[in-house]
Amino acid sequence: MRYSQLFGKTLREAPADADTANAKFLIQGGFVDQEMAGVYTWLPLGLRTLRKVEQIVREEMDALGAGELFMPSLQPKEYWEKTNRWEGVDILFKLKSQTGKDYALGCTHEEVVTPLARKFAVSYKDLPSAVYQINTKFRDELRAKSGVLRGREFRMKDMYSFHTNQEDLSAFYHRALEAYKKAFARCGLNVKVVQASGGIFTENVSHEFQALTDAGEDMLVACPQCDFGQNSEVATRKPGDACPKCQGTLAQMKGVEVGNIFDLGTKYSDAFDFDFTDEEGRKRRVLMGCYGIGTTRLVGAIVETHHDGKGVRWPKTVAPFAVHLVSLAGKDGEDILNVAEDLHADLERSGIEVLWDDRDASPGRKFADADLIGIPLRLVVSAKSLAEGSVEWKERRDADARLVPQQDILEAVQTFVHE
RNA sequence: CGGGCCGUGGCGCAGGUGGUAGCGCGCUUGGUUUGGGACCAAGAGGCCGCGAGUUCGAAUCUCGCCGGCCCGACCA
Repeated sequence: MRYSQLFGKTLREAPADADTANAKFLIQGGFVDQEMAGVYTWLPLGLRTLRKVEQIVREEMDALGAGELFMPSLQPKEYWEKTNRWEGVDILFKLKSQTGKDYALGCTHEEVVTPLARKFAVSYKDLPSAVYQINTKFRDELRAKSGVLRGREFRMKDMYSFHTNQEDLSAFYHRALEAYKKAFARCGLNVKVVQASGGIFTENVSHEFQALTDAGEDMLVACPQCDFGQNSEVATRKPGDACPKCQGTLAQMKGVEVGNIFDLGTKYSDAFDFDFTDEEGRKRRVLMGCYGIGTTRLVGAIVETHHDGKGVRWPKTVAPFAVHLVSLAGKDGEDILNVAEDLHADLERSGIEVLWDDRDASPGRKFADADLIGIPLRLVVSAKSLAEGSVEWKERRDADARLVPQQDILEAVQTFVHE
């Protein structure tokens, strides 16, 4: 795609009040635009990355055998009263129709999915089962903060599983935990899996997936040498204690919670009288688990952990484009433009996502924007490279560039993209 | 929600002892440029967050409200 056709643009200066890397670079780079506190528009560039992140999450959920569906955000008050969360949950947005009927804007979907599953999972033959969706959530946070890390409206993948017994639920819970680790790893994120409290969801223990970064708001007691960690809220160990799993010494760390999984037990199936008929024809209560990943927050966490002073450094798996093609055409640069146009067409024909900066702008500006946007591979076509019969190759993670012969460039890019 | 800082063209800012607006970036047009945010010239663009009040006169002073950011509390 040509940069000149991309809706949105980079800003010379970052917003003055952006104090986290994700707020600064996502806004400055033209990935998102802030509408109000905690509410953002995802511009075409940002949406491309968001979709890649969500596709990775989707693939991992599909691999678990969960079915994707799409539930409403507009939810009836009656469901929330059944779980005592209409009055009990402060972050729930409530609104009234013109006829005076009350609705909730979904901050989570147990209240919708439980009565839904009750209609279809009536027999032990229907269980276990799991469903998930990627949907917008609304939460009336007292304070939105840190760019897209804590919003009032945000995207989230939420999965719900239904089981006939605890062993089955626990087995699925641990499969989900592994799937989560895999999804985060594919997004280029190192996460620590820590024990946490159940919050408004459950009294049972739960696990959080924490991306370590100072922009995070969660305090952890964790081991720098192995995967042991606890959320400080429920920690039984202190910084300085010996790690129970290895020789390490526990330290205090900050993290962003990018995922959270809960063993819900019968909390919601009790509220909705969700029973199944077992092999002997008896009614028994269904056990549930729920599993969340904040996908917009996940994009923010990736920026927090993948940037330098100049901008973002997207992992290949989630970059909005694979290649940032820069043409430095100058005044008499017809031949340069032609080469760039051909290369652009060749790359697109090969299924490689390429952003071609075709603007009549100075080299410095194009390079600065390329660094800011953070696409993993930058290719430059210029008088200099053309004189060598080459294209300049520079990876965002590297300081130096090199030349690749023109006839080899397509294959080199394909190798780079798929490695 | 408590505390702090702040609202002036799209973005970043100055002006503040009252006399109804200015700079940089960006944008438009013309020309010169082209390897790390080029230069010259000419332009467009603002109910100075909103509302009351004081005053002959308010971006500027007073009060109220709204909005944004940060700390705290709260929170998946």
